[in-house]
Amino acid sequence: MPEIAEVRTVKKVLKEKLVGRTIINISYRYDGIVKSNKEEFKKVLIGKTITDVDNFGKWLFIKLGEYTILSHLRMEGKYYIKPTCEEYEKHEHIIFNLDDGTNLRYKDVRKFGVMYLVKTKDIYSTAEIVKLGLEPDDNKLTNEYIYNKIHSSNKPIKELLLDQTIINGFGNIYVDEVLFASFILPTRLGNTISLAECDRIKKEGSRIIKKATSCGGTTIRSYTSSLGVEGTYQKYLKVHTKQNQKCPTCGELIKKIRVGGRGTYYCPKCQK
DNA sequence: ATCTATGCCTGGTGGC
DNA sequence: TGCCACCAGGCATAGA
Repeated sequence: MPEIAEVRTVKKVLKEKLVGRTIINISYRYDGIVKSNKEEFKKVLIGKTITDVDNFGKWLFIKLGEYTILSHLRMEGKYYIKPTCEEYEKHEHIIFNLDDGTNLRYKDVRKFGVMYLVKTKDIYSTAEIVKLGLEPDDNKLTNEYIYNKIHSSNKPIKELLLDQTIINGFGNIYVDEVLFASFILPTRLGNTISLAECDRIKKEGSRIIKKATSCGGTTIRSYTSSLGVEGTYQKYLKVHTKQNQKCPTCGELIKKIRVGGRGTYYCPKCQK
């Protein structure tokens, strides 16, 4: 499941490989991913040259001058660059033919991902983007910012950190890791979290996302390789996917519970 | 306003 | 081996 560290890795590789390439054709093998008008999406983008690739949280921006593709990978979305002649794999839904004889292919086994066509100048005012909070390692993210967003909530802190309108970019893996590093139980309600604890969330969140990004993200379960990039942060995971294994700090067995409908891993001794 | 349930999806897994 | 119910979960939306 791509979170901000994985999306940044995808952005970096796409930017290196795609800037300067012109789209000469687009074909749909399954078109449900494109949520804007599907014919307009093709008509506008064919003939355009990719000028930049960026991201904000988990959203990718593939910029083509005046227009931008907003792309969210959700659970299993991946991009591949392959020669045009290579046979299609199952679940490769959208094929962008490029002017150098390659394809940009969007693959998504579960079809949860979405793409929108927007004007580049409107990116940050679109409904999907305008509501998002600060990224975990944004310099403007302070303990007061987090505290103000959560101190009157009676939702578990795990759910609050997954809320992209509060902090933009955490997913299930990194929230478990941040809460472990911050010594906070995932079930604690927002209104019980102190300003000092918000400071730990901010510092550990920033540290973990920076480290994970530098590792190219985490490769577990469905989030495997994309664009030939294998993330290596999984070797630094302390609790996520570690149920019944010893806590690396105290030796207690890691527990798995469900919080807000999501599999949640924590150390019952280290986290209070 | 706020909470809960459901839908979107397919592949992997465990039980029989 | 096959069949099947169930689970994985980011996010939007409908309903309570």
